[in-house]
Amino acid sequence: MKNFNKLIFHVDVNSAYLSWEATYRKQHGEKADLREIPSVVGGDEESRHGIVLAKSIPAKKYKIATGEPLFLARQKCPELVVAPPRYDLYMQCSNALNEILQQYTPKIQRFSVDESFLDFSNMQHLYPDYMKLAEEIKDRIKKELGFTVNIGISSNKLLAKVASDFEKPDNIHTLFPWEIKDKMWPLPVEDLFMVGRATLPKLNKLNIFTIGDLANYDLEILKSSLKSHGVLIWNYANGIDNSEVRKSNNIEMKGIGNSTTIPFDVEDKETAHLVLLSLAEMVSTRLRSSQNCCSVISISIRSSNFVSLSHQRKLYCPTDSTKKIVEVSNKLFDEKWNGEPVRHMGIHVTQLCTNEFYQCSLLDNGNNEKERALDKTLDNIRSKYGSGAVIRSSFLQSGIRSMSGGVGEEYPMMSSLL
DNA sequence: TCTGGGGTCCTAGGACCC
DNA sequence: TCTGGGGTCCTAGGACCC
Repeated sequence: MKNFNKLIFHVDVNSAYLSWEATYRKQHGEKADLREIPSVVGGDEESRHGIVLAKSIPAKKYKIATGEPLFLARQKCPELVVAPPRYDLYMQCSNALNEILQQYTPKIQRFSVDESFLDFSNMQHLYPDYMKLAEEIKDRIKKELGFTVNIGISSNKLLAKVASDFEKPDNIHTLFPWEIKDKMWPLPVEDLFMVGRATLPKLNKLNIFTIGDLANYDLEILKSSLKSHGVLIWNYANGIDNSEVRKSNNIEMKGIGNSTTIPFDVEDKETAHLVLLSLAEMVSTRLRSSQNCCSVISISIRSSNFVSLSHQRKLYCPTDSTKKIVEVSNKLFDEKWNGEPVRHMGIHVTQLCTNEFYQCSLLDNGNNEKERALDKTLDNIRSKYGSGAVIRSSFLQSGIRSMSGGVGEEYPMMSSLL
């Protein structure tokens, strides 16, 4: 018997958004199964959100890719079925999945809405046969929730994640260190976690095409051309990853942001400010509900010809006030905007600190108490009666939503950090 | 009929200080 | 008549993830 002291599962829902929609439709009496026909979940083209968010396996056979424009997908497959996204449904499914997983170990990291790491290290006494355990989990999810998952098994998170990506759907794969050479090294290098669009051509230039090529490449050369990222992916290619399964609620937020593609190009400052107001309402509400203040406010702008820029400012005094965030955002926009039509805008707040010991700034004229009371009152009304219960009159007839960004309920932590 | 939205981390240059 | 160098903070942009 090999050494199974470290044992990590990676549970990955197959085509999550699409599976969840398909499951919902079946449970509500629909005959056809979206998973068995070319279909995608996609945004609304009318409001310029028209990209593929998830695809069925039959759609994949038409070379339809996640992130590509819907009109392109339809060109590849004219009979493509497109379902709109429903984030509240996804959150329900994700929570239901999590409830099942939690019955097997408390050491769970929800890596995204549809992926979790489970740590079964040193639990042989409870689960002597990891394969049986994985089968039980997988089959219970299918039976009780109606959708399928892949489970990847290994001795660290990276390898477990790579393993769960092997043949889909409804499968269990192992990728232990002694299997790396056979199972992982022949794969194209872009299949490796953290090798993305920009890194791939750089690696190809170095004559690296498979994960094995990368694993056996001279680390010093890699370091000099890709810096720390080169070291990271070299380690990954060799199956080296010492990251812990971190309990998700122990991970502190580094920043909060919302952004939106506006249904039309914005060409005047007043409209731009209105969009910023609607974003600031969302960001500041989330900031307060996380019981934080922020010290840095930044805005981002994407022009109609897809040029992006950002501008940020550090505050003298941390804030969670809607009014303050709006004021600073507007100023940042005015300082940076060159008059080009604007397609997309965002507000992000960072350098968070607890709002527990909130200190009024001496420079702020003492309006703070009133503002905080107003913000709090609006938060309460909106959480009770919905975000549209109280809106600013400036949004009426504007064609701009009173609160922009957000996907309904809060999603679990997502990160490119294992 | 064009290209979403939520995150985290890294790098590089300039300002500023000693 | 000189023009080093280390450290930190701030800012903008880019890389990656789902």
